[in-house]
This record gives sequence, structure tokens and C-alpha cells, in this order.
Amino acid sequence: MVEALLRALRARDVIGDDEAAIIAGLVAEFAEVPAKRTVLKRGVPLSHSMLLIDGMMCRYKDMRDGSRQISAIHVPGDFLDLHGFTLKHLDHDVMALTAAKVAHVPHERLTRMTEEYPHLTRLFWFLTNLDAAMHREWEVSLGQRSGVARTAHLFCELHTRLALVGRAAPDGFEFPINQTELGECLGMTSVHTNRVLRDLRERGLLDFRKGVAKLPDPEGLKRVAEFDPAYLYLDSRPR
Amino acid sequence: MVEALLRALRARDVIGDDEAAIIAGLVAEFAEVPAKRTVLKRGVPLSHSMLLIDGMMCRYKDMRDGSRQISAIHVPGDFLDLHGFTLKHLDHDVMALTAAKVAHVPHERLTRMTEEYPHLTRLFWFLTNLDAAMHREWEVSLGQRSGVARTAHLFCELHTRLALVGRAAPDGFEFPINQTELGECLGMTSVHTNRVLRDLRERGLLDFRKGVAKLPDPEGLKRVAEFDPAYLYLDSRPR
DNA sequence: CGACGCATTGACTCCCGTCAATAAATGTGG
DNA sequence: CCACATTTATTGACGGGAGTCAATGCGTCG
Repeated sequence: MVEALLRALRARDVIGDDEAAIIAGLVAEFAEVPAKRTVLKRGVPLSHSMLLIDGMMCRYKDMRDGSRQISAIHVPGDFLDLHGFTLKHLDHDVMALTAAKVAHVPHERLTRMTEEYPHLTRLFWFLTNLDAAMHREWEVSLGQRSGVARTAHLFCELHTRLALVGRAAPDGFEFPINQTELGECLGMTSVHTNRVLRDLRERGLLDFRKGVAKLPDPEGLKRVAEFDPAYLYLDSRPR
Repeated sequence: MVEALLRALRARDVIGDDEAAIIAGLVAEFAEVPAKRTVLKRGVPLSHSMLLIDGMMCRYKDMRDGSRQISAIHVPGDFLDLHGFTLKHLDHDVMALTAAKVAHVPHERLTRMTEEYPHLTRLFWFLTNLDAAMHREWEVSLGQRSGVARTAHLFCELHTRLALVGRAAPDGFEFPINQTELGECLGMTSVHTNRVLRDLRERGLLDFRKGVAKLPDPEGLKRVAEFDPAYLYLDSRPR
């Protein structure tokens, strides 16, 4: 059940079968989550972390005026709140975009991991640092890229991350999100998101419709996005 | 020399004198850095992490067209690249805004820490998660807040963080940055940054001039910024 | 004193938000 | 299987916040 996580980790370091077994042993139970459900609320004390097994989720913060910023998209193999282990409660909410399956990892087991398995500890620490690296790249998108480039960049990132865990084809992937939510990732209104998507479609770079993204020209899309996957740290070195 | 770091940590957890001594013992050497110097370049393999003792620095990414996004501001007590311990190289650059003093912490000592001191490991892990929390809040600023609110929010954050390490008065603080760099934090041009600053000054909320920020009405500034310091995790709980 | 960096301001443009209408897709109950 | 409600996508018209270009001022420093 933790295959996606292992694929993500093995893209970055060598994980022995013994360590894989320990990782699998961290999971206490599995749970199903219906689409659109908010699974984690800001400020609530946490006693376990959640690993996404299947489906897609997002982190977000709501503003007083009803607008919302989605600060991260989660794909299978991602922890939704591994940072919650040291933060004790979250500063944001987490919501399921689709029906999803998650694994619960009790914090006591993570504490024990920090006491007995320093290498795994560094690997899990790495995962939260990877989250931060993605946040930084999103800051660049939101601060510097145009609507078109920002949108292209998001789809390039997801294509790369989903392919890593076997959820993307070379020319596309499923991305079950509507234009309002997509706009909430990109800091744009749904109206403008719609226009940007039309632009990208007319330029033959991206066809996103009904929750399915088609990438007829991935290289062209990367060029428009100024996409450099270095921030995803897809190189294997000991952690 | 590591007082600022200890103040930051003690705002979030109980640190014994024994642990404080271990933290101090992580430092191998100190170094002086001149203003405007880039101290860390993306992609360069790292063998130690740097703790900021005095002065201010920033993380940034350059775009191909010459524009730049600053993704974080660092104050004394911050690690500049603790995440580099598990990432092995950075996805961004780090630059000194002022003349500064840093402490070098060799990665071997951090590795040893993960093997011998699980509580300190969780504390240091927490620090990188705190960085990520700030990145998320900046995503919210860049994606949803107006130029005025975004600017106000940045000054609220810095006021809080600097006060924590004894570098701010109740009504202001030193912030040695020019309007171009400030704009690079906020995703705006220097011209627009100038207009926003004038606006905030005329509204009696913020007077930023010559590297000094005066906050005649901190509560009003927070209101405009929709500033909620929860994401800074200034509550003491065991990590 | 002149060169330089930085701040300030005006004029103009344009990307993107707002408001609104319509269409298309999806779901729901009878 | 149809009538109806709801959600989502699409498009137009209009306005405003922010970018671009450019000129001016001003303090610092060699």
C-alpha cells in the first residue's frame, strides 16, 4: 500500500527492503475519504500524520472575504501533514479533491523512528523540505510568472510528479479539479483561468477539459513555463 | 553567539541548558559576510549549514528575463539552509542584505545529532517546517492579497519575528532593503512598491524610509494585512 | 563636481478582476 | 425517461490595479 511513497523515496535515495518494511510498519490503519471532504482543519491538535495512497488532495487557506489560496497539490505518495508531526497543529486546511485513500501514521511511531532510525528520519525530514521547495517555486510563479506561464508551470510540475508515481502518461494525466479551484492554485479568478486555458489550448500546448489534462507538446509547455525540475530533487543521493 | 536561535527555539519548546550547550557545540566556526554578497548558490553541493547570527539575508530565485523573486527574509536566529542538510544542494540562492555574521554547522555534526539527539532533531526539523509555513503564508499574500495588504503583511511578519529575537521596538525596526528588493519580495515592480508605500504612509499605518520601518499604528497595519501570526507557531509545546 | 544609486512622480498601457448573461454538463426526483 | 435545479464552463463589456517607459530629484561618494 505504500508503493507510491517508496517510488518517491527511491527516486531520491537508496531504500533497502528492511527500511521499506519499517516504513510499511509505520502505518496503523487505512481510511477512505469522499471527494470534497476537508480532512484536516487548521489549529486542531494532531496525533497522527496522513499519507495519501490514492486520489488527490490540496492544502489551502481561506481569506475573510471568501477567497481561497491553494498552496499545494498532493498526489499519491505524498504526506498531507508530515510537518504536523513537529508543528503539532496545522496553519492551513487540507481537502480531498477526489475520493481518496489515506494511511494513518501515529506520531508515537514517528517519535520512535526519530529515536531508532536516523536515516529514515532524515528521509522523512527531506520530504517536508521537498514540500518547502515546491512552496518556493509556487511563490516564484505567483510573484513573477504571467497567468499563462504560471498555469503551464503547474501542469508541468504535476506531470512530472504524477509520472514519478505511475499516474501519468507521456502525453497527459487525470487532474480532477474545476476551473475555480485551479484558479485558487494560481491566484487568479475562474474567469481568467478559463481564458488562460483557452489560450494554451489554441497554442497547442495544453488541453485541459473535464478533469483530464492532455499535453500535446510537453517541451513547448515547459518552454512557456520556464520549467526547471531541479526543485523537485529527482537525483539519487544519500540523505 | 547562538542566543537568537535559542530565543526562537524557546518560544516554541522547552530547551534545557544541556541541550543549549549541544546546540552551541554544533558550530564549527563563525564568518563575516559583506552586504550584497551571495553566500549560497543553487545547485552547489553542501557540506555545512549556516546559521544567521547578525544581519539580514534573503532567499531568491532569478528568472531568465532578469526579474527576481525573493522567497524568504532571514533574521538573526534563522538557519539559511538547514534544509540543505537533507536536500544536499539548494534550489535557490541566498544573499546578504546587510553586512552579516554567520555560524557554520558541519553536516557531519547534524548527522550525529540525528543519531544521538532525537529531541534536537525534531526541533531542527520543526525549524524547517516553520520555514515552509512562512512560504505558505507568502503564497497567500502573492496569490490573494492586494499590493497594499501584501506589503502590510510583510511588515507585520517581520515586526513579530524581529521582536522575538530582540531586534524590534514596539513601534518599528530596522529593515535595510531598498524598494526594488522589497518589490522582489512582494511580486511588484519598484515603481508600484513606491506608490504602495506612499499610500500606507498617508494612511498613517507604515512609514518605511531609508531602511527604517516605523509602525505608528501596528493594530491598524495588522487589520489591513489580515495578519494572523498563527503560522509563526509562537506557542510552546513539546516537539 | 560629476557619477551613481535610489526614490519619486506622470503618462500611458495592459493584464486581470468584476459583473453579468448564456450555454453546457451533471444530478435528482417524480 | 423527462422536468427541473445545480454546478461548471464560456464569453462579453467594463473598470482598475499594476507594469512600462521616462523624466526629475536627491543624497552619497570618489
